[in-house]
Amino acid sequence: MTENDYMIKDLGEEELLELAELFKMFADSTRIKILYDLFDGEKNVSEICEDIEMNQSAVSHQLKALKNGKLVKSRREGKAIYYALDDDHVKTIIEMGKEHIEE
Amino acid sequence: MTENDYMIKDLGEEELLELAELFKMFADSTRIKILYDLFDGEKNVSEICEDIEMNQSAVSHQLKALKNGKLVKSRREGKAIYYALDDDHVKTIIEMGKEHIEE
DNA sequence: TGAACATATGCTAATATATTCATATGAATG
DNA sequence: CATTCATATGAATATATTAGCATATGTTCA
Repeated sequence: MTENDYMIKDLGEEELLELAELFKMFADSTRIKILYDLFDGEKNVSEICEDIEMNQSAVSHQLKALKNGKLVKSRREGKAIYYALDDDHVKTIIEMGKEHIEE
Repeated sequence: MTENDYMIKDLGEEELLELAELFKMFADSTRIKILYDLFDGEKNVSEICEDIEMNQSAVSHQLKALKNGKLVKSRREGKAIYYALDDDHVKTIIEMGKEHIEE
């Protein structure tokens, strides 16, 4: 075996499906723009819409998906709802992806 | 800003789309099973089919996608074609995903 | 309480994706 | 060189996903 030989062979069928579900969250350009936008920190829905130039409904739908996937969390403040990344791994995963495409 | 405050704000629209494309590769259970199967090292198509219990055509189609995405490479040996991971990041990315779901 | 604002949600049409089947290609071997 | 084995591919179908519209919900404030 070579240099990079750590193994993760302890994954069962179920975990593999869960992994695929997780990566689906990053696999859509709207969602990845939202995640990327939230790298700056917490933002409300309107701000996100402006930043990524998508309409409110599409953004809300995708935020819901991201929340189900536990990648973002939200809190209400008056009329607005603020979203933020819910996991440090989000940044790490995107960073790894970025390294891959930059080669 | 908090502890984990590295930034990757140098991503343009095009790179974000590329990132989404990359993560799509991991976002399907057949493909992630194939990638995972290849953690052991090089395997031919028949072996992969047996391991993941999918028919040859489905596997070939997905191998093609993975090859387009530069995640696997292939070489012919007689009648068989052997596939292997083409990038160390593949393991790293899956490892990060695994850490996420294990919390 | 009702108007205005921010966000969420159900439904639908458009689009994308995965699987299967049938068949093609390409290599080995008698 | 005809057959068999391994893999790839095109087409059709089934399924999933997305965006947009219309509207619902929840909040503030006059």
